Amino acid sequence: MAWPPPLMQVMDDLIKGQEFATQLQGLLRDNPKVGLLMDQILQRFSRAIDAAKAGAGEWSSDVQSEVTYGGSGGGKRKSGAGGDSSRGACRRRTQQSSVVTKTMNTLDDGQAWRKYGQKYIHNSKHPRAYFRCTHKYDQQCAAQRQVQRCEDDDDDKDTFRVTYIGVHTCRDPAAAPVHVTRTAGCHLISFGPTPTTTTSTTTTAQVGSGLQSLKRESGGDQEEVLSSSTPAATPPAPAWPDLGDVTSAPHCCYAGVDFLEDYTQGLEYILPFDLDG
DNA sequence: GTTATTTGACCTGG
DNA sequence: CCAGGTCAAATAAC
Repeated sequence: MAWPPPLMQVMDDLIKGQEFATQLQGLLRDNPKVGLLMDQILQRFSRAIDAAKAGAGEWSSDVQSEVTYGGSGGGKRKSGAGGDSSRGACRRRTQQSSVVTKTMNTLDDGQAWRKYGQKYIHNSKHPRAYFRCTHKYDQQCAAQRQVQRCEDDDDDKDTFRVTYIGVHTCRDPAAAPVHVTRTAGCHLISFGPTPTTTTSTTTTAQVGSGLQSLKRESGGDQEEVLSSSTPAATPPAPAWPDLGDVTSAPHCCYAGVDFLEDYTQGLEYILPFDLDG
């Protein structure tokens, strides 16, 4: 895999951070609260590394060609109104964005998804549910995911094959306010609030009747550590912080900003390069 | 009233 | 033509 130099630095730091967090987890395992927090931190690192890897693949093949895909046209149409030329960009995914498949027993991945379709797939017992990022339109986030129950699971043990397509280029304003400050030669991006005060209110779309209730209890899946918080009333969405060129900066975009987002919950990360390019 | 989900139709690539 | 992916009207939930 061809790793762009900035990504090598990011990967190195991610892996180092994961190692340090693992060591810290060993030292603090007596405190269950801290243990839970460490689990979440480790899981975030794992996801960040996955996202960075996915971004690297995207980098080497087709950089950011997916971000502005779709958006208009298409859709349900009764006979007679068709034939517009704006349909030139096909709706079907063409495998140009990063695709990551995970097996999980929860669908709560901390991201805000909105279900837009469900389909029974040939030779599959269970339907496949299609989700897009809630911020697809307001923040042009191209992230999608597909969820399908594993063929061999039973009612007692829900496991799902989740395919993530593309990376999040959005920030959930309610979940992760972002502050960007400049230090000498680099930007300090901090995502807050801190885990001790935050109440994760990320709304995770639930798959409806077709997939039945998707369990959120009992962690232990391969990728997820569940948030212990229970979503209450939708929090007032604060004004979206002016991110400046952070989300559009090429250095951030090569892997989307999914791996940066995984530094939420109080983690801070100093980018070793200038976002202004 | 607003937002999210459901679901059948529509569309495209193979 | 078929299977998979997406849209958007209808409906449900809040």
